Amino acid sequence: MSTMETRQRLPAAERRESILAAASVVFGERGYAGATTDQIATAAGISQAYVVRTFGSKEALFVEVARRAVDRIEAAFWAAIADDDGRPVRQRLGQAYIDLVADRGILLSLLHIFSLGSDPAIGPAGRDGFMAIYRLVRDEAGLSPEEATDFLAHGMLINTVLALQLHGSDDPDAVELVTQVCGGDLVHFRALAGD
Amino acid sequence: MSTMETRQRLPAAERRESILAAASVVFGERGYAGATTDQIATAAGISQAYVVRTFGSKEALFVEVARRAVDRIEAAFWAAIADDDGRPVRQRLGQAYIDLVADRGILLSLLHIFSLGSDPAIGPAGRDGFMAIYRLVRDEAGLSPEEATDFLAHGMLINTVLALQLHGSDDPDAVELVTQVCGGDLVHFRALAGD
DNA sequence: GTCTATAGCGGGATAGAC
DNA sequence: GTCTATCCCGCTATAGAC
Repeated sequence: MSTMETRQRLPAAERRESILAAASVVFGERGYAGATTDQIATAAGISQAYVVRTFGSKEALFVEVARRAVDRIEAAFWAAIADDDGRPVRQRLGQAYIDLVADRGILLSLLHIFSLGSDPAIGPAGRDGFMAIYRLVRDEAGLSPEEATDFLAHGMLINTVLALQLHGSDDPDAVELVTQVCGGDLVHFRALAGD
Repeated sequence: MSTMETRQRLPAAERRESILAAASVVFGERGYAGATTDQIATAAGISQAYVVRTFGSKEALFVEVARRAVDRIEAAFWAAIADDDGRPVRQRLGQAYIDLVADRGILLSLLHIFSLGSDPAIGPAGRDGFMAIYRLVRDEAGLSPEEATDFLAHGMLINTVLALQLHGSDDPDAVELVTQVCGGDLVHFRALAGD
């Protein structure tokens, strides 16, 4: 008997997507350097060589994962701006952000991009993405520079709290902090974060 | 002629310190997985084998570096609270934080700790350290829960901006953002960050 | 489109001399 | 206390079959 079950033959575009989804999770869990193309391949259910062949290199794959994470933030913010349900823009943006980074793959991809600011390939991409989002909330959502900065700051605290998994702590101070961070909607927050 | 100059023979304690200092920089730049013991050795001016021998393993060395980074924040905040120079506590704390994370090793050690929140060994340590700092600024510095949260949020944005090296960008929007983040004292900020 | 096999390099850790 | 040499593993990337 063959050691490998029969694999599904997929169109290139779909295969790319499935690899990107797996890579987002694995890069999120282990970081860029810590992740291996073999782990990503296993998560995607294909061979290691095929992962590399599809994207050319591990670095190119990471850059693509990072680019998509930023794209999803931009798209979510555009939607939040357009979808005026009566709440202030800032609240809509905050909600959209929390919904997005509740996906641990996206959340941790972002943190790894930040920490790779010195990398010649990844650094510039990270800076461009971050500034694009700053401009988005300032110019398109119409926040003042001060408000935009404040909004980003709270977003970065959300990242930290979620990454540290403080939302799963029973420490009363942690509960207080998490409640502050997510604007009181703790139940919603915990549900999204997968507890 | 020998290819290696004569090395200084140091007491074990001093050598440990010099390795820890070098490791903080290198782990900061490349992350835990991305850093090599050889890079750390070169930065410390000793051989790769000696780095490993001194700490037993690369992982043990990283844990020690991370532990020290958290300790330094707590110490700096205690000092900022005690040293009342007339400015509001929050401003003293903010200044102390910027001074500290201008050291890229400390800054990135923190980011790596955050992103390792799921790690069974490092996760709990990270949560404890973060909550200890929340309590410190709330109970000892006397900030309200809201103020404390806001303070931490801006700290996390400082982390991000510094990690991404936005303070080195000529993009006018980046300059605007950095100026917001560091309260207008751009020159000081750039100097600290090593530009 | 997808695999197996393997080349080739780089890294952590160990042994042992000085 | 510190080095050199080296083992051995794991990883990325390539070659080539199906």
